[in-house]
Amino acid sequence: MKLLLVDDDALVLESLEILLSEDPSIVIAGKAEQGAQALSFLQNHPVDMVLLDIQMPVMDGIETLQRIRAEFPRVKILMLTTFADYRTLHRCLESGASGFLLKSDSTEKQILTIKAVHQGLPVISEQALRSFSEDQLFSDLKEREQEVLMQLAQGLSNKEIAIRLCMSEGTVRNMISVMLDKLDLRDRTQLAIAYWQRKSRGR
Amino acid sequence: MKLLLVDDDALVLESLEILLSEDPSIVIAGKAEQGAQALSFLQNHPVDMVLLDIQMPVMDGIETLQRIRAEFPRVKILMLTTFADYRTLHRCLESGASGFLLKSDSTEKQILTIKAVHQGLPVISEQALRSFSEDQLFSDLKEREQEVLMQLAQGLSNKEIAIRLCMSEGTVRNMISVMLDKLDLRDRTQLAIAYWQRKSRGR
DNA sequence: TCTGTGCAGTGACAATTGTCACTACCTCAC
DNA sequence: GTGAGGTAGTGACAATTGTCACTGCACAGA
Repeated sequence: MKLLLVDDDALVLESLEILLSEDPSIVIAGKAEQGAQALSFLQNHPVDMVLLDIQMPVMDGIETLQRIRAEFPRVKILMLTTFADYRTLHRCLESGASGFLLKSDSTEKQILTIKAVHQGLPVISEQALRSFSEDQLFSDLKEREQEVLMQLAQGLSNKEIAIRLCMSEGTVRNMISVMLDKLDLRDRTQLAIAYWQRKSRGR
Repeated sequence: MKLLLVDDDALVLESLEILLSEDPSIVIAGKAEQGAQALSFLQNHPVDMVLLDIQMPVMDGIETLQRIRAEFPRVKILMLTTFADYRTLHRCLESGASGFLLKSDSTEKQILTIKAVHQGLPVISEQALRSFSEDQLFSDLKEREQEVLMQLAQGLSNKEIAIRLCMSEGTVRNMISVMLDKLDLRDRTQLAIAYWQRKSRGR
């Protein structure tokens, strides 16, 4: 099965190539750092599936997705992302994506997903599915929790947040714990990442 | 001293207002969530200084900065940011910003900065100054370190990173420690934030 | 060969973080 | 008034994280 990898980050491309080449049935036919590059590659090479990063400068993942779908309707497209939010997920499916690959999934899971999609199954990992409702959840956070989140996303420690918002450190910890639970994340770093990813798209 | 706060995040606006109103000499004359709003506010109200978030949708901080400078050259403008990178810093100074306020600075320091700028001193906090060279530093990271950074920025734990990159957990810890030192950050969360902020601008 | 330098690793440690059970207080509805 | 539900807090705990000193190894240059 021939794959084309598209991600603006060369390091991601490399590490994906290494990880995926563990499986003998997967062949990395090519790599591209931009949507335009991906399109021109497809014009000259046969490819079964494209792994397409959603967040790219110039032509973003969704636009690239639409163009590929228009020109090469046979090629299956797996969107590559870290945390998918509802809107993005929705737009990708609408535009004809065959599934989602989370960068934080294990290699085995990623390979499984690729194979399943190759066989025609549309695959959205549980995590991605869960994050379907993440958007509501983000706004589901209480106001006080959002304030904590904001400070956390500036890189402050629990103690610093507590001082800033005039509450005890224990409460800050509890609140973060609650948020992690609501958003199905594991630690403050993932929370900060989710916050900035959300912000960098727009809303 | 009359201030206008501009940030697309209403929560940031509120908390800034609360924190800054600690000081009796500071009066929050108004708040705006968009550059355009800020401009129209300035047309109708006298203001000494504008605190302007760099990252905003629609009209970004730098464009807003330029327009305000053009129309209201007397008004001092303090750019509001989390981590400034070299390019942004440079563009802001070039466009006539009077200084930088880091969201992660303590309230006392923020107030001090505001007062200093009001008195005509251009102020760039040490942290911002240090990050002047941060850009080179980011690329100064060894390749192996960048790989670790990438995984960290996906929200993986040390153990998971170790497994992915085939190295010991201790080494991952050491490498992160070295990166934190190089970039003058404190913990993995700040590192992840820096990564995504960099990414969300473009390069 | 010896030396120095850089990289990967180990083990110990202290601090921070995340979880959990349980308390105290407030307020709204009944 | 009483109880239910929400919010803030405490204390204990286990796990994770960050730091540091030190080892082992490879490799380049004198």
